[in-house]
Amino acid sequence: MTARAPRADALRNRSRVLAAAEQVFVARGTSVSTEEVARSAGVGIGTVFRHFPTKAALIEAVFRERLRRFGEEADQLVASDDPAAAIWTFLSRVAEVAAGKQAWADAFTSANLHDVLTPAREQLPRVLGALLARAQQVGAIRADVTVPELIALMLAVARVPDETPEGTALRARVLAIVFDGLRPRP
Amino acid sequence: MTARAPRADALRNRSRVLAAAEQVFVARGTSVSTEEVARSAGVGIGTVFRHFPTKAALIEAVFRERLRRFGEEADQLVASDDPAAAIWTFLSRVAEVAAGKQAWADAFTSANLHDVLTPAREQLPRVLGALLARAQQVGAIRADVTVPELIALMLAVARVPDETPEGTALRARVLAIVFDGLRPRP
Amino acid sequence: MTARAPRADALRNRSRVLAAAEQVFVARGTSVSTEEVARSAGVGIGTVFRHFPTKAALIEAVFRERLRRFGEEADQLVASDDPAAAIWTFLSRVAEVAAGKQAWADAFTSANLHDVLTPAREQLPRVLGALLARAQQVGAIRADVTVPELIALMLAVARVPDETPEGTALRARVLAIVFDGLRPRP
Amino acid sequence: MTARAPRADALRNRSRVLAAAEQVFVARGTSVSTEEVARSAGVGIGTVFRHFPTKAALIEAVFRERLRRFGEEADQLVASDDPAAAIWTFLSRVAEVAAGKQAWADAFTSANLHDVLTPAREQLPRVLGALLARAQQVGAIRADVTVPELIALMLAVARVPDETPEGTALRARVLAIVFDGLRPRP
DNA sequence: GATGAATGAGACTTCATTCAT
DNA sequence: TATGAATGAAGTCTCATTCAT
Repeated sequence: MTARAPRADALRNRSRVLAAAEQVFVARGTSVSTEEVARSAGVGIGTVFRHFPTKAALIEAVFRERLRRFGEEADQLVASDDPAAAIWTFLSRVAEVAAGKQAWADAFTSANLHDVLTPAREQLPRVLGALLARAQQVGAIRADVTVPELIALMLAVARVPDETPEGTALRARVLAIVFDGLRPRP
Repeated sequence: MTARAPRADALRNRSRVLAAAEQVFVARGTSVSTEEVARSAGVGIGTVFRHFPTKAALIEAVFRERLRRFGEEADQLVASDDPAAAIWTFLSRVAEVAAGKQAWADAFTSANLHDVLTPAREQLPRVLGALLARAQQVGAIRADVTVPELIALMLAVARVPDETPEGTALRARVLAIVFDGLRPRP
Repeated sequence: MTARAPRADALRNRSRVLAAAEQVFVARGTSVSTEEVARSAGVGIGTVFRHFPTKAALIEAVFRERLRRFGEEADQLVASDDPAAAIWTFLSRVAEVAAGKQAWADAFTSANLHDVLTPAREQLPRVLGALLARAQQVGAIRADVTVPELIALMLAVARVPDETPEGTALRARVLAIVFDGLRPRP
Repeated sequence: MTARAPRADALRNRSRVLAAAEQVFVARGTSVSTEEVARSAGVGIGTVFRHFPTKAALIEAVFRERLRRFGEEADQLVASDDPAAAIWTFLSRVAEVAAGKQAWADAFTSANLHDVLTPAREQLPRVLGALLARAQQVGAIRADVTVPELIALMLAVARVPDETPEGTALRARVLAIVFDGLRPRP
């Protein structure tokens, strides 16, 4: 009567589903069936739909969660006393996490998912905005660059497939070009 | 000895289907049903499948055709006596055509479509290679840049949605950043 | 510790589908649509495909089930102390059940179904083999007859349509001829 | 004005289609597409439908033609002065031609084709009747056997697959059993 | 008369979602 | 609350048949 055991169970299941969904979506795209997500989470499909009323809601939750974690990383970096290093680190980090993952770029651009993800997508500008402002203050990035450009450019790097060694090297080169383009011309 | 009459009709229908498919795929993604492509082309669904035996074949044909047209544009630009302008023009042109079209970026990166489009995708490197080489000879682009980077960066710009005036402006700014990153540092 | 409730419903539906499919296939051939099988079973088409992932799997299940029941009958007859009567009874029984049912002969001979049914078809030789061996020991059937001949001959009899009284009589006469051919010549 | 050249062409095409259809149907069943029959005949699909207004009509024509040829063979055998040999020869001949050919047994028994082939099927009893009567007169076949039994038994033998050497041997054994069953008991 | 492109009904199969247990 | 069986709309593809050339 005191504690509420079932609530704990439910929360754990929700986390499991979210984790399984992220892994599966990222590896094979958001078109994998909900059934497969459930199987991979070790729960029944009914449980998935209990926690996320539609597949779209599940997809949104997955990416919102990922963005939340990016937000946490950004918050820590904002406190850094080297704003230039902070933004390069963050952009590299995003590129690294998203590298070669279809689902990430899909999430931001797929026509089908566009409306679904609009709310989740709005988080990224907030965290990036702070990092960008500080980097521009110290002259690490051109003054005329805005957050949307950063997002577009990160997605570019994220799309470079890096399953092979050449892929990893290519991603590094693309990142370098983008960073160079972002720096003020001397 | 002259020509066969019925062929004309078939060719016209094939073109219609291809045009309708490009429009529909580009506007709403390659996941729209073949039925809808047929309806939009004003033909029966059987006609679509007669010309393209599977949906994958239709998708490939759409993008192969687009790349063929890019190839033609590139061929004309290669003959230009201003290699720097030529490559900027080509990259801008690709960005402009593909801008905001989900299907374009999908076509190059979607996990599902990857195998389907491999043959079509191989055309782009060829035409870009020539433009890049000439641009590097005259020092318009860094010597260490290779074709894969160019493709990755073009896709970035292509993904910037530009249905609004702000979108168009954003795309221009992203393009400028990328071009700056590609130029040799002074 | 007891049993799971939902299983009961599923099992009942599986049986319903199987029964409906046997009836429909036997009456009108295995080319009737899965949709019709579902309708005749009183379930949705999705339910049919949940229990039998392909139409081929459904067909195989139908005939495997039938053969299983034949196997049970044969097992009881093998224990009989009159091996001659046992095999005549069994062959008559098979002829009777399969009589006039297109699906039965199709199942054993159709080119399309051949591979699908290979596993199910392997059951029949086993049960027939025992009956035949005992019948041969007591001299009821020629020593040189083997199981494949029996199967071929049963299919012949099975094909005699017997929806009319004349059909039933014809089947009896064909059966008599075959039995005579199987007996040792005096 | 005298001869009618186009008629000759048409007749030749009709024969081609018929021959191709027999080969294809017999080898792979009557479910092969009309398109494939046309391709195998070296004509357009329109030509097939000009000569045979429906697929069912084509199927019927194929089997009617085959039965006509059987009829010719039977007519020659009826004139033989050894009626016993005549009927064994004819039955063996039918078994040999039809052996292992799905289409043949299908043609006589498939639910779908039943109505279509009724007219063609009526030819066989006529030719068999004469052979049987003479064989019975000389005591080669039991007096109580009728044509329907013969047809049913021939179909049995026809179904024995004989693509392998064992198949051929099996067919011979089944034929021997049937012949024995047809002979008067001593 | 011959051709083969066009048509659309219909087949099989998948999957998001609902609901009885 | 969790489960997974049931559902049926929708998608891809086939094929008999029609008809313009």
